Amino acid sequence: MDRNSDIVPFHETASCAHHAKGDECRFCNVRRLSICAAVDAEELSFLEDLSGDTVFEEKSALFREEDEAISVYNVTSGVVRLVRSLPDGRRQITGFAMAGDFLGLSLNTSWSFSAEAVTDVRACRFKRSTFEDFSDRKPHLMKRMHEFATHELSLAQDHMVLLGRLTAEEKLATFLLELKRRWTRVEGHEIGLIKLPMGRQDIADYLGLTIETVSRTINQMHRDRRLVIVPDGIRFVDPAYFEAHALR
Amino acid sequence: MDRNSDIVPFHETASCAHHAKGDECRFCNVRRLSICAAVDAEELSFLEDLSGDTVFEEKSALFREEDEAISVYNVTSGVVRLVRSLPDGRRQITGFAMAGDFLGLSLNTSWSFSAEAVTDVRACRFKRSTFEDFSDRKPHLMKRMHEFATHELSLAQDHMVLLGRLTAEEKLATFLLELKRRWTRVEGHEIGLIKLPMGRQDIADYLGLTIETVSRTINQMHRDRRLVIVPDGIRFVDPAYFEAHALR
DNA sequence: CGCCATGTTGATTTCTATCAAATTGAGTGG
DNA sequence: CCACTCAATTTGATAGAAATCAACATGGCG
Repeated sequence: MDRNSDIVPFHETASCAHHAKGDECRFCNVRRLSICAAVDAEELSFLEDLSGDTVFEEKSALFREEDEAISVYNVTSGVVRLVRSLPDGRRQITGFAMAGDFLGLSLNTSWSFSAEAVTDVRACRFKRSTFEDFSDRKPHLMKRMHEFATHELSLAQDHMVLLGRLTAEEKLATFLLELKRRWTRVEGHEIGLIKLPMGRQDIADYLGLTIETVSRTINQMHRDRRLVIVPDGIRFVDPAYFEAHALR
Repeated sequence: MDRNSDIVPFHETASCAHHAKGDECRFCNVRRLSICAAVDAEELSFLEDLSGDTVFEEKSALFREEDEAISVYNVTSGVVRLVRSLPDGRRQITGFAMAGDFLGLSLNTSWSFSAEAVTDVRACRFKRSTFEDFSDRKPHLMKRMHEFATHELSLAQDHMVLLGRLTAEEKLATFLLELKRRWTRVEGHEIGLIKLPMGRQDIADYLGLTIETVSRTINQMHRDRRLVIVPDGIRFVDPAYFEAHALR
């Protein structure tokens, strides 16, 4: 499978290593979660030829706001933060992309946000224009993308409620519960440990808070015996508390 | 055109009067702005048969969060607020729909927000399931809907930045400038008066503020000679101020 | 072992929310 | 036409949640 992985254009080596072309789709661990679930066996082999597995190391950027969108990506492992920045340095993280999430749904030639690897990330890459041509010829794939887009839109609306109307405590409760649900979905079964690969600053920028408020609120929850803090994450002690304080 | 407008099922008379079926699309004043711009002449006559013009009076609901989505709508005039509510009464307005905007992009059978007429509203109504069948058979219409959805998504991300990271002053400056742009688009030419059909409470719920803060901030801008307050709206006195303080 | 990034904790400030009255103004009926 | 009403808005005083400013602790890693 790695027959090409040692022949990589120089400019990609730093943060992004090219892996083997194709023949992976049929074994893809995130197909059930991703856009590709809409694609049948015959189309899949065609998609394989279009795709290339890529790796981004922690803290590297998949792309930046100002970049032209040459490629689109299907995340297969790891966590990516989606960031909008203001000229004075203020940041808003609009979401975290995980296994199964697609970056480039709009098929626009320009990104309107940056994507940065929170952990080491693997993603299936397609040339944007080629993928667009393919989806133009496959109405059910376009429909699946549209379903993904409108689902994202619904999540975005949830997040507007959170940002505009919830307290710091409610924001954290909602965030942790949502993260638990997403890990459960990715893992395919209930999980006990809620991994928190993103730092406090990322959580703050996602919730519209400061790092200090995030830290204080989580530690208050700990003192109140709502959760325990473990290496790399947290564990719910009082799940009902989170259900009661979270948005939906 | 109003051949049916006096024969209306009782339950619709209160807030929503049924108007004539079809034969309006070709003269539609918002076609250039709407989904329907993707539809050719032949398809248009078919769409006409599917559509019905509806009227909603000020303060009435087009639909509520908990309703099943029987219909989808293309707004042709007036302003609609899109609302998410929390059990305790807190509200977040996620957007305002105006001429050319489509409600029901997701084609889901359930709404995830309420739509309420801020002014008297006219909208072109389609049966959801019929519209879905139609769009399933018209890939370029589906693509247009997808473009609308991803554009909305981008606006939603803008709004997250506003809610999470802007000050009250910046929120208002952004809102007023954005409103100016939208009226300009709807009217088809530059406008001087920025109409504010929505009340202070709606503005507050859109910007994640209280009514008092909205009032104080606008009046401060007035005292600072940034704008003048006129009946039904405002007028910029210092446009550069708004450009400088608004998000993008 | 010590360095530096990351996270925690404490003191204080500030912005916006909240609470509480006025004021305005559109609509109504005498 | 004018007084009256009620909702919407403005204005003022105060409170409070989160931000800011400032150390200090932790812990992974060369």
